Amino acid sequence: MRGAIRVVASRGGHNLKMIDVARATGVGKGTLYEYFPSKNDLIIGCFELLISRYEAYTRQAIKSDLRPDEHLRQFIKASLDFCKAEKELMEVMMDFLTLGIPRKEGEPLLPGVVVGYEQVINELADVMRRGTAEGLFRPVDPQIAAQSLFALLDGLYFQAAMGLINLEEESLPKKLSQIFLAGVLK
Amino acid sequence: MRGAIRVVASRGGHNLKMIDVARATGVGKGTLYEYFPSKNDLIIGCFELLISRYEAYTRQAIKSDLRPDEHLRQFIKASLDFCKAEKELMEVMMDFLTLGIPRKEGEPLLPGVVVGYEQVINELADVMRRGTAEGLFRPVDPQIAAQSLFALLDGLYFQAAMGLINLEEESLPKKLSQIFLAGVLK
Amino acid sequence: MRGAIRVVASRGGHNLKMIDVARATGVGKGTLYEYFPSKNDLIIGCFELLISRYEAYTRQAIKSDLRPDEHLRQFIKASLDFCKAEKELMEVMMDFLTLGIPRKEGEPLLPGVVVGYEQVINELADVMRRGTAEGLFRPVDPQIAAQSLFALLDGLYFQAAMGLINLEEESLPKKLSQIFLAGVLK
Amino acid sequence: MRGAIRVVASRGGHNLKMIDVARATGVGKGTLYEYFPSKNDLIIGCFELLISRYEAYTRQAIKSDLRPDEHLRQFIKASLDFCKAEKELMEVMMDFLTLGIPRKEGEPLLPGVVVGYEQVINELADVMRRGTAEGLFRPVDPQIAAQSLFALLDGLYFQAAMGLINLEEESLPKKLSQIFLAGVLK
DNA sequence: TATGAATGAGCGTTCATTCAT
DNA sequence: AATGAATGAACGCTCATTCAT
Repeated sequence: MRGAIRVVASRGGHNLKMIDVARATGVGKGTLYEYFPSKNDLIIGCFELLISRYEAYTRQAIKSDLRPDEHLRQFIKASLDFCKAEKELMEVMMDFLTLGIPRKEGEPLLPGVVVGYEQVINELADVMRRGTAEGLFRPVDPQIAAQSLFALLDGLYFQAAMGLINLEEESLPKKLSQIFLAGVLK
Repeated sequence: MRGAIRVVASRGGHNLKMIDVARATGVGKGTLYEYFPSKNDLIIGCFELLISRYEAYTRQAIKSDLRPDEHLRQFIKASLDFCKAEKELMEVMMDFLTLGIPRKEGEPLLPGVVVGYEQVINELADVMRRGTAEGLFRPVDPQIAAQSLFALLDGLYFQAAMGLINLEEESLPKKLSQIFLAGVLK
Repeated sequence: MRGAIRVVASRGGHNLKMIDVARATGVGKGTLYEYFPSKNDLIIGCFELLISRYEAYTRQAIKSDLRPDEHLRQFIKASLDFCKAEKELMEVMMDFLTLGIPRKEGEPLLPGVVVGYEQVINELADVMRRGTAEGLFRPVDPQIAAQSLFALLDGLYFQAAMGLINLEEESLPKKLSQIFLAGVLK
Repeated sequence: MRGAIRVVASRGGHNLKMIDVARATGVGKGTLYEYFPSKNDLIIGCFELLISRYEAYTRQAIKSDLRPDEHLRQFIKASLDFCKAEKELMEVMMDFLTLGIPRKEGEPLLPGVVVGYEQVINELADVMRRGTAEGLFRPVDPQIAAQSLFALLDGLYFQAAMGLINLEEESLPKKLSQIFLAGVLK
């Protein structure tokens, strides 16, 4: 899977050829099929690896029972840290996400994407709800706020993939937390 | 191109087949090649159509010389309105964006994506700078703030593509403006 | 299909490669797929060609309302004549027949084989019944007799495919008719 | 080889895969290659098993120095009995036979088929010759008669493979003997 | 100008065979 | 001796592209 991800990273998710994955992994083409019954399954495997690492990383990084605002700060920081820690994985995130979009015709290649998104967003929405309940947050729509935060990070991953921003910049977590928590207005 | 976009919308960017485009457009396969020398050129054409519409729409929708905060509000509203106006186009946005990611090997299929992003972000950064200069905004990093806003909208487009959010919801522009401008904290 | 049959004749039913068929037919590999959605369909098409020719030939060759014994003689003669007329087709008969055998697992590749056999045998059984009813034949089991006659011819086709007998020998129809009608005993 | 034959019986001669044979036999894939240098050799081995059993069975079942007509009756009976005794083997007979057909290009996979047929037919032809010499048989062509008898049985094996006839039916040997020896005509 | 039949390079996948254990 | 993970040649099939009409 590491080999596959390396290929996706260097050539893009379209253009993923089994022979390239085999070469990148240093095994024969047939050997891939010992571990993944098909190309789709390989892609799904890669994506699941990505997801599970992300979840493990953020779960471990965020202490439980934090004050909601601190939870959001740590979530932002953990997400950005994950990009540093798993740079190679993140480079291909966008490629996989596109494969998860449901289409009018045919099943999405990666149904797990939607499910994964829903989970993360739901957890964030709970934090938002706690924040407003505790009187700590303004009365924002918790669902929209949660989706906005995750969207913001997602959009930045994409900009990073395009080379428009450096997610490893030290000051970034703080700046983003400020913008999202306090807004830009005085 | 409308035909091509219809096909991408219904089957996904990978899976775009010339024969499907031809059928969706109601012309012969050979005829496509009269207008686009190759499949890549067709894709590029589609993307440029998307970009030019978006730019035309937002430019026309945002009055000039607005107060910075109002500019941001109108930008958010215009972007979301564009999704309503050109629903079909937006459904395929993510498919095209992924093709614009630069890779370690080979040119990106759609070099225009990066350029387009830079333009929009630069314009937003100018607005941010004006906002802070006028003492209207808190002293946020204007570049990061601009990128964040665009990232937020981008991420929401993606969530919309996955069916996780309805961009046509009436109250959405106002809620997003509030979150981005005033933050979630009290 | 003529090309496919030529290839089967020269290399055997196993060993049928699409590329060989394409070359034998003088067209490109892709062109075959314009006319047959898959290799299986090509094989089915060949077999149906074979069957329809055989049926057309024997039907046309056998006058209706013949005396049962004369009917059998003409059936034997027509079957053997068909081998002369469609030598190329007959060379591959056995290859196709094997594909029609039902297996414990999976559908037979050529379900039509069984159906075709049943039809021919049923018609012959009717002739046998008429023969015994008219007191012309000994009281043989009409079903078994019909199956025997067709089996005899089938077995000879196979021996011909192996080069053990020449089905074009002038005297063969008469000799076979004698053996089947009068037996070998005095 | 029993394992291989079981696989051929259940899936057909095409579709014979070494892995399936290994699993059916309960040994490893590599172990097969300890006993058969290649798949072809395995197939040849199976066929030779089939042939030797058949020869042993018929030879043992037919008493020597029988009257020619009685010899034929016993040959027919022995052949049909063999089908009962070695049902599994007979189910795959047709699959192997097809592999013995000589082709315009390349050697037949099972050259032994032709040789085996010639042997059996020659023995039967001798019987026929004796029958006519002794004035017991009508003056039939002994070669053709021998080939016809074996063809008849062969054709019936095939019909049995297709499920069109039950070779185990008690009365079958007698009915076939009658038809072949006395013909269908009164 | 418009077409779609024809093409063949290229890909995903299979499976006979090998060989280190 | 027995194994099965690894291999890659080879095949079925796809689809971007061409070109005669």
